[in-house]
This record gives sequence, C-alpha cells and structure tokens, in this order.
Amino acid sequence: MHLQESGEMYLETILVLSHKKESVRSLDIAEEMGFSKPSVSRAVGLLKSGGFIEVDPNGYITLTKDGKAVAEKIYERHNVLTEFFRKLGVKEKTAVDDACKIEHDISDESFKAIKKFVK
Amino acid sequence: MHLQESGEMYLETILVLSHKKESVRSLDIAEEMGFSKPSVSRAVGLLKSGGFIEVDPNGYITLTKDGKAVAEKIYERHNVLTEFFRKLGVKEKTAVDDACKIEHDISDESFKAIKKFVK
DNA sequence: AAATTAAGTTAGCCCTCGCTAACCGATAAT
DNA sequence: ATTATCGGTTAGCGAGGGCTAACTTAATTT
Repeated sequence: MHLQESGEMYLETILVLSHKKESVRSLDIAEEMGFSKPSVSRAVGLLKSGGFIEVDPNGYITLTKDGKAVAEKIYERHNVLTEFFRKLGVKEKTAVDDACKIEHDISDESFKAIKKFVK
Repeated sequence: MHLQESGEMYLETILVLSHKKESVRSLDIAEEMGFSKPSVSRAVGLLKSGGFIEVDPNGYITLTKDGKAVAEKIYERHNVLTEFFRKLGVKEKTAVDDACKIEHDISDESFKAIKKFVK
C-alpha cells in the first residue's frame, strides 16, 4: 500500500510524539500538527486499515512494524536534510521547513547521495 | 495571485515548448505533459485569468511578463537542481526527476545556497 | 457538397485532504 | 443526580487537479 505525503507526515508525527510522551492519542496528533480532530480521525482510520498503526480500546496509538519503518525513514530524511541545509548556511527555520517539504519527494538514490555529502 | 505546483509546471512546460517550437497550443502542452485535453484546457483557462499567459484567437499561447517570470524561475531551479544531483553522482534520470519534484517546494534561501554550492 | 480530422470546451466523475457543525459516550465536577 | 468536559466520530462541504464522454467548430479530404 502506497502512502501519500500526508500519511507519511502523520506517521512521522506519531514517532516524534512517542519520543516526547508515554502515550499518543489522536488529539495529541491534532494539536501537534495543527489539524482539526475530524481530519486526524480520518487519517488515523486510514493508517489503521493500511496496517501502519494500531489503536487500542483506549485510543492509544502505536506504530506497527510497517508504520515504524516509514516513520523512521522519513524522520531520518528530515534530520539529514535539515543538517544539509544548515551546512549550506541556510537559517534554522528555513532549513527545517524545506527539509520537511522535500523529505517526501526525493528518491532513495538522491537521499543517499545527500547523506553521504553531509558526512 | 499564488500559483500551485501544478500551475508552475504548466508555465515551465510552456517555456520549454516555446524554445522547441515556434508556437505553443494547448494540445502541445497535453502531449508534452501526458495530460488529457480537458485537463490542459482548464489549466490554460486558469493561467489566462490569472494573467500568466495570453491565448490568441488561433489558440496560440504566450507567456505574459508575470508568467515568464515564474516559468524562468522554475526552469532555472530545474537546471540548477539537476546539476546539483548530477554533481553528487546521482544518475541522470533520477537527477532530473528529483529536481522536478523539489523545484516547486524549496525556499528561495535554500535554492540560492544550493546554487552557490553547485558553482 | 459531404465526410473526416483536429483543437478545444462542457459536463460531470474521482480521489486527496483540509474544514465546520453536530453528535455520542465516558469520565469528572458540582 | 445533573451538568460539563474530553476524546472521538459522522455528515457533509470545498479546493485542487487529474480523468472520460460527448459536443462544437473549423479546416481538410475525397
């Protein structure tokens, strides 16, 4: 099942939140991303039926193996790309914003090349 | 008036086609981009009412000053980003494809930094 | 003159992914 | 025992931007 940029952002956010909090619910995601509850509710439903997350009866959300793989991939891209822009002298906020945009678009091949360059 | 990625792609395509042919019609755009005639027809209508292109009574399309500015900006990004990926050792097709994706997303600041790096 | 082809438009569908309004059910507070 | 509040869902809208089918109109063929 192929994920849209939107789905990737949700998974990445869940990963980041799970580092900051012991539990992650839909509402946490909504706050973090600045989206409405219904938007998150639908996205969570889709990610769940896609097998990327699990939602327990209390509404606590965890990443499945698949979901975690996607989230970690995007998160790594986010960090490496941000570092890349920093290295080029781009100011912090722009570096993060741009990393966040292109982290979903770039091919594995180009990403690896940038990663190599950063190191 | 703010343009979506889609609008930018149309303008860039019109610029590229105008380098290859003496005249550009909707159908040329449709062939070049692999879109249907109605899709192009609508896009052309929007770009026209946005003041980015002009369409003469024979259906020949030209970029306005505004449209040309956008097209040339994106086209430059396309070339610089492609060159950037090439320099990192990415294979030609991937370089072009990735350039094409991120040319619309990246900030001016980051683009300038990459451009400087490429030179 | 009649028929075909070419270019463009109209109508209307589909998917993605935001949104608000309104509702439900389970705690929590008075 | 009511009433709030919290978390989540349902229903339905809107914008963006693809698509097909079918039509118009003008230019070519035959």
